[in-house]
Amino acid sequence: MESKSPTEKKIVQTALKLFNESGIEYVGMRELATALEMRVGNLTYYFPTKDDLVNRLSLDLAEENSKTIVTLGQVTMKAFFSMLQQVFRNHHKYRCLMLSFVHIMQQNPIIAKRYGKIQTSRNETWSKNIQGLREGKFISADTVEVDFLVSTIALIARFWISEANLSYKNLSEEQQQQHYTRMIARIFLPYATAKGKRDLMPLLVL
Amino acid sequence: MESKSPTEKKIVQTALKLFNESGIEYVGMRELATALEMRVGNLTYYFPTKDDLVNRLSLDLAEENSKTIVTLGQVTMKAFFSMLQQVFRNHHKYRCLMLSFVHIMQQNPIIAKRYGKIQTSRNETWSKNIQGLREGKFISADTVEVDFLVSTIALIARFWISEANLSYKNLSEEQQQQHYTRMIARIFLPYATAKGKRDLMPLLVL
DNA sequence: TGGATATTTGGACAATGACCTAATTAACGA
DNA sequence: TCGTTAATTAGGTCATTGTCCAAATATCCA
Repeated sequence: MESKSPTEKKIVQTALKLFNESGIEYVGMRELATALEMRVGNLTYYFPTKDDLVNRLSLDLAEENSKTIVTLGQVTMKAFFSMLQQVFRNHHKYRCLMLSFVHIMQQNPIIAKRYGKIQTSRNETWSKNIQGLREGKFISADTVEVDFLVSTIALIARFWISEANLSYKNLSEEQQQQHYTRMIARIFLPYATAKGKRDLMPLLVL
Repeated sequence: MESKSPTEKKIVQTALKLFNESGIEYVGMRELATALEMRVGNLTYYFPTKDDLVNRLSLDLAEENSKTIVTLGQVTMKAFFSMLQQVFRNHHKYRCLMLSFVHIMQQNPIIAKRYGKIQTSRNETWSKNIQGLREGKFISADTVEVDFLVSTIALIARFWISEANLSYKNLSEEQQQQHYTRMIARIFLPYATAKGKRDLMPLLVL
């Protein structure tokens, strides 16, 4: 009974497409219904409110991120940045959410509550992995420095899409991701050992 | 004739207050009019559209930032960070704008156009000042590293209020600003000379 | 004072998200 | 195959939103 019906899937899929193209706030339920060739009332049959629809998208993103952001067994610089880049790709796939992040959090208490809970555990995972980098002699950093790295990464990861949307609209998606990957790599660089630097260098070339 | 009337000033002032409290999107023209003890139509006499009102606020912020972000004659670490902190205060004063940044840019072409123009010159000013820090032997950084510092500062400056609103809502305004000042100080730290480190240290203590 | 201009009023308008009911169609198990 | 449930349509109402406008009022200068 909890399996998602084809119609439901199609709604979510089309909503994500339109929301990504025009922004969540600028796509009305009527417009979405038209794109789906169905009546508005049918939309509300699956998703009583627009918030419920946004909530679903947010759940989907959270799920994909949960698969991505894991405590790595063998933390290497490469594995770490490959994880980071997958997060970037997830964010791009659900960019409508990232662009309306603050707005959504202010308005949608369900998402806000879930986000608050998840965020602490996410930061712990990042922290563990960065400590893994230290244990693997890729970086050398004390506790305070690890915390700094975590909170800086968190900030960039949350808002890179927003800034790219403001300042680097002309760049391709890949170039944007590269720019912010480089930014994070540069933040790591001063803490990197010789071994760590070797792995960071390829990320830094222009 | 271009001098702002008392009524106009009061509208701007009250709008900023309400927008900051509840968010631009959640304060209607009717609500604003009620708070001002006037009719909605009278609001539109001064500001035909809500966008025009937001645009005015945006102009005011831009003006205050223009006074703040200047090419320093004698760049010291202290002067640089004192400038940064004034920018933070400006952003906090107009935090409703910072929180709806992306939203506004997508919707308000007038603001978007102006912002695009201003941003390049702002980044140049930051760049010059950071180069000044280098010339004053506070830091040691090549061109690429200076560019990295500029773009990282730009990102943090744009979005610190948004992140604080998500993750550090329980902290006071001052504590929030301190957190992000520290973050930027830590980004500078690896490039700081002994002299530079001496000035950064006070910013880093918890 | 009289006439032009500036300001204020109150209501109308279209679009939006949400909600509702009745009727129709599709799907599926007994 | 019949009956029940799920899905969909069609139509409408409702409150709220930003916007717009014509008429009324206030202000000020010649």
